[in-house]
Amino acid sequence: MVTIKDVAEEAGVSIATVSSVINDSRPVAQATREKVLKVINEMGYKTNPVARALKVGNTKRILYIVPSIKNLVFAQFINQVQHSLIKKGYDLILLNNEARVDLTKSYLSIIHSSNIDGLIMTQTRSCGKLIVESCQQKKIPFVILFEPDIFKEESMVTSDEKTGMDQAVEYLISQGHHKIALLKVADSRNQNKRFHFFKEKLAESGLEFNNDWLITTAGHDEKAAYTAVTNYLQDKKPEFTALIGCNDFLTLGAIRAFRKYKLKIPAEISLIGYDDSIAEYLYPALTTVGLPKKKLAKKSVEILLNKIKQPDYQAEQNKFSQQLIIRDSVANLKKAK
Amino acid sequence: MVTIKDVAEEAGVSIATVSSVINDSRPVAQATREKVLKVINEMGYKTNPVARALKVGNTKRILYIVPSIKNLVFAQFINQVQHSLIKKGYDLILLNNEARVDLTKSYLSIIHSSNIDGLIMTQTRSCGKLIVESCQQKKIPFVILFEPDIFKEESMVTSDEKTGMDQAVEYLISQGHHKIALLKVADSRNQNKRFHFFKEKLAESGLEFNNDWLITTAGHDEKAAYTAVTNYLQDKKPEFTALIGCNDFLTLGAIRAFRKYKLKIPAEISLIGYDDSIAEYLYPALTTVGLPKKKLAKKSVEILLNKIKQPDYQAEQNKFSQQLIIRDSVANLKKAK
DNA sequence: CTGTTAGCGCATTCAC
DNA sequence: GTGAATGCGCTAACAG
Repeated sequence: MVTIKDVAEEAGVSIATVSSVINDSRPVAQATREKVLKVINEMGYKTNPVARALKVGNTKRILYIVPSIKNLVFAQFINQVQHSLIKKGYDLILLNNEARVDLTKSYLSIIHSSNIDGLIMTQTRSCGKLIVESCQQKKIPFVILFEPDIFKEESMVTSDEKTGMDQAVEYLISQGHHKIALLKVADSRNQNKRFHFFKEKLAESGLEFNNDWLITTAGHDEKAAYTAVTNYLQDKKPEFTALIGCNDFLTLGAIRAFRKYKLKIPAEISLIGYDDSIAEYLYPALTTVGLPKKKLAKKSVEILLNKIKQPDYQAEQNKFSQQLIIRDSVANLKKAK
Repeated sequence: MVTIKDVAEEAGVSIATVSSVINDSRPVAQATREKVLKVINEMGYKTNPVARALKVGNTKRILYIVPSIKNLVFAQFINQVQHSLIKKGYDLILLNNEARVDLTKSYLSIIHSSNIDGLIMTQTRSCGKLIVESCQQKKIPFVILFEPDIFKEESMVTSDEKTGMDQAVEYLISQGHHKIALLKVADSRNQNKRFHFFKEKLAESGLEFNNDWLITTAGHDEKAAYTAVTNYLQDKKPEFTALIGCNDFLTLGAIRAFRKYKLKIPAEISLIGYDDSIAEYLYPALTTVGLPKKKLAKKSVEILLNKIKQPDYQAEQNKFSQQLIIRDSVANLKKAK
C-alpha cells in the first residue's frame, strides 16, 4: 500500500504539503501542487479512509436499517438512499432486521460501535423505538425515513397519507364506486392512519362507512391477506365494489382470494394498492398509491448530513405527497351501465 | 466516547491489559480480567472499529456490488449475502452500479480506497471485467457470485445451468410440449449458456430446435421482452406451445405480449421463467427455474473470508444445482386431449 | 508558502 | 502477568 509518506518522499516535500493539496486545506504553490499531484497519480495513491476517519472522527458511512428486503418497496428505498448517499460521498451500510425485535437488539452493538456517522431507519414501531432510543442515548445522528410519526421531536421524512387516500377514494368515486372496502394490517400504525383518512374522506364525500367492509390481516404479506380475505368471503358475499389494500402485497393476496371465489377483477371487484412496489407486475396491472421514494430518500439524506455537520441541528420534519398511479385494476362502473 | 484509556484508568490497569482481556491475546489474571470486564460493562465501552482497523489492517466490511436492485433477484441475493456476512461479524456495504460501465469506473475508487476487506460481485460481463481487473491489480480479495465464468482462474460461485434447463425441458415434455421456444437477452453470456443447454437438451430428447423459435431482446427487463415478443407476433403466429424466458421479467414481458395478441396463458402458450424473483406474484403464478440463492450467498462469503485470511488461498469454484419450481403457467397438453 | 509534530484509539513488542 | 512505548496513516495546530 502506498501511503502519504511515500508520496511525500517521492515528491520531495513533507507529508503536510501532500495532505494540503489533497484536502485543499491551505494554499500550496502551483508548482508544488502540480508536482505532488503528478506523483500521486503515478504512484496510484489513494488516501486511506480508515486513517482519515480515525483522525477526523467521521467514517463517511451511513447505516440504513430496513425491516425487510423481500418486499420490493424497501429495495426501492435502499436504491434511492444509496444513490443519494453516494452523490454526497457516503457509503451505505445495509442492515436488515426482518422487523424482529430480537434481531434488532443483537444488531444494536453494530450501531453503537462508532463506525458510522449516522443512521437512517425505515422501521416498524417496536423496532424503531428500540433504535431511536439507542441513538438518542449514544447521540448518533439519525433520521426516520417513512415511519409513522412516533417520535414527534425527531427528524423524520414521511409521505402525506391524506393526499394519497384522497386521490384513491376520489378516483374510485369518479369511476362510479360507492361501496368501498379497506384491507389493512391489524396493528400497523401507518395503516391505521390510512384507515383514518379513508373514513374521513368517505364522510367528506357523503359516503357511508360500513364497518363490515374493513378487513384486517395478521401480517404484511400476501399470504396473510389471502387468508383474511378468504375467511371473509367464506361468510358472505362482498357487497362492496372496490377494495383498497394498504400495500401492494396485501392487495395481491386479496386478488387471489377473489379469484378463488370466481370474482372477476376488475369487473366485479375493483382494486387499489399502496406503495407501487409490485403493482406494475400484477395482473391486472394494479392501480396504486405511489410513494415519493426518491424525494423521501433524498430529503432524509440531506437532513441526516446536516445533523452530522451540526449536532445542534434542529429536528426537521418533511412530508411529501403521494400520487395515485392509474393502471388497470379499477373498472369504470358508469361506462359499464 | 469512552476509550480504552478511560477503561484502563477506571480499572487501575494499563491499556495493554484491557486490550489483552478484550482480544484474549495473552494470559490475564482472573481477578484482573473480571475487574476489567466489570468496568467495560459499567462504562459501556465498545472498541472503536476504526482505530482497530487502522492498527490491524482489516475493516470487517465487505463490499457487495450488484448490477441492479430493481430486479428482485438481486434484492434476494443482497439479503442472503448480508445474512451470511453478519453471522461472521462482517458488515455489508452495498453498491449498485446499474450495470453501467461509466458508473462502475467512477466507483472503482471506492473499491480501491482500502476501506474494505474484500468484495463480492454479481455483475455483467463488461462491468465485471473492470472490477475483476481492478481487484487483481490492487490485490483485493474478491469472489464472483453468480456470474458467467469469465475468469476461469478466479474464485466464483455459480449455479449449474444444465440442471435447471434439463428440468425445465423435461417438465415441458412431460406435459406434452414438443415445440418449445426460448426468449433471451441478445448478448448475455449467462443466457447464452442457458440457450446452449436448451439446444443440447432438445437434441437429447429427440426434439428439433427451430431457429425461428429463438426470440432475443435488447435488454433484461420486461419492456424489452414485450417489445421483442410483440414484434415477433406481428409477423407470425407462434407455432410453439411453450416458451422459456431466461428470467422472470423477460417472461412477464412475453406474457403481456401474448395477452395483447389474445393468446390464452397457459392454455395456448405455456411459460417457464428463470430466477424465481417475481414469478410467484405473476398471474398465472409462474413456473420457474429457481436459483439456490442462499447456498450461493453462503458459499461465496465462506470463500471470500478464507481468501481474506489466507492471501494465497487457492481459487475455488463451486456450482449449485438449480431447481424447477412448478406453479401454474404450464398447461398439460396430454390431459387436455 | 511549507515543514515539524502531536495525537486520533488501538494492538503489540519489548521490557520487567 | 503486567506496563511503557511504538506506530498504523492521516490531519491540523504550531512554527517558521
